[in-house]
Amino acid sequence: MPLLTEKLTSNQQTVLNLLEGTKGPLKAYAILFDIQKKGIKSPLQVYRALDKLIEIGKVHKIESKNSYIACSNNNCNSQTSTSFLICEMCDKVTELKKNNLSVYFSKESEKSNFKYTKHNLEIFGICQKCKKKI
Amino acid sequence: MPLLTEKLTSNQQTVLNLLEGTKGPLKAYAILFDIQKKGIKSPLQVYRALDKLIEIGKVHKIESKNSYIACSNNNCNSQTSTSFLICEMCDKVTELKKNNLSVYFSKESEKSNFKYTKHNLEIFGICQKCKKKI
DNA sequence: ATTGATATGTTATAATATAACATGTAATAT
DNA sequence: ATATTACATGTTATATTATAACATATCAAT
Repeated sequence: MPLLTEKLTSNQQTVLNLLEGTKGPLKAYAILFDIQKKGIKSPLQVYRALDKLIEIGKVHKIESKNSYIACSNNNCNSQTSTSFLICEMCDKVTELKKNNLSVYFSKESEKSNFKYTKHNLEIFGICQKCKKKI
Repeated sequence: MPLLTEKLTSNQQTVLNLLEGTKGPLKAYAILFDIQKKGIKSPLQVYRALDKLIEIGKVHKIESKNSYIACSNNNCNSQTSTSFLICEMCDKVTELKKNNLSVYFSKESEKSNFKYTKHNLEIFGICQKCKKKI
């Protein structure tokens, strides 16, 4: 069964809908708060949905912010490497589109005799919009 | 006053000594446990010391593990970008030595009109030692 | 010596995440 | 069609990670 067609459960879909309808990253308890009207009552329900969504690549965790964001790479299913630009002024988060970073990191890793499997990259700086304000 | 000569306070030195004497990363409450004999009694004392040590570049946080590790780049003082190799089998963490990653990320960022200031990179895979076991 | 900045000690609490277990659901193998 | 299997759910409790608030102490620079 290809992951691409995997059907989401109700809780998973509810969490994904919220994240996809939100520009930036959300924290787990913010998600919980927002979907309580849909009958989700406990943190665990949120975390379990997030775990699954992350596993299939629909959602990514921003580690430095303990936050979760919908994948914006359309076909990033089941991919677990992530690369983000994070604005230090406005907190805007942009996912870098699939690029050659994995290849580059693979090569860098080999220099240390390390077999690359995946990565998390968080780049901090100033976004285009905020640059103009300075 | 150059950061290089900044003198650490007692708590800061105690935490740094422990981290420098430990191979891998430690969690905050593990640090607390290990230095209670030195008179440090509360999480906050640990977190405050860590904050300072991170600020001056002597310690880095491994975001994906909520853990802290002494900087192994001798002269990484006041540098806040970090790059790690993390073994998925044995949890060994290796800090990548100062290399050209910042330059590379700076260029990648510019493609999105984003002004790079620093980064966190965590590469997951299999270390040399563990590769042999497979 | 006084000031100002920073660090400390302490208690309490906030924020993030998982354990454990009973129950439910839906696909599939017999 | 039902027994089996795997996974998801609901729920309560609790573990883990981190910060707030505030009184006191230290120490360097004027």
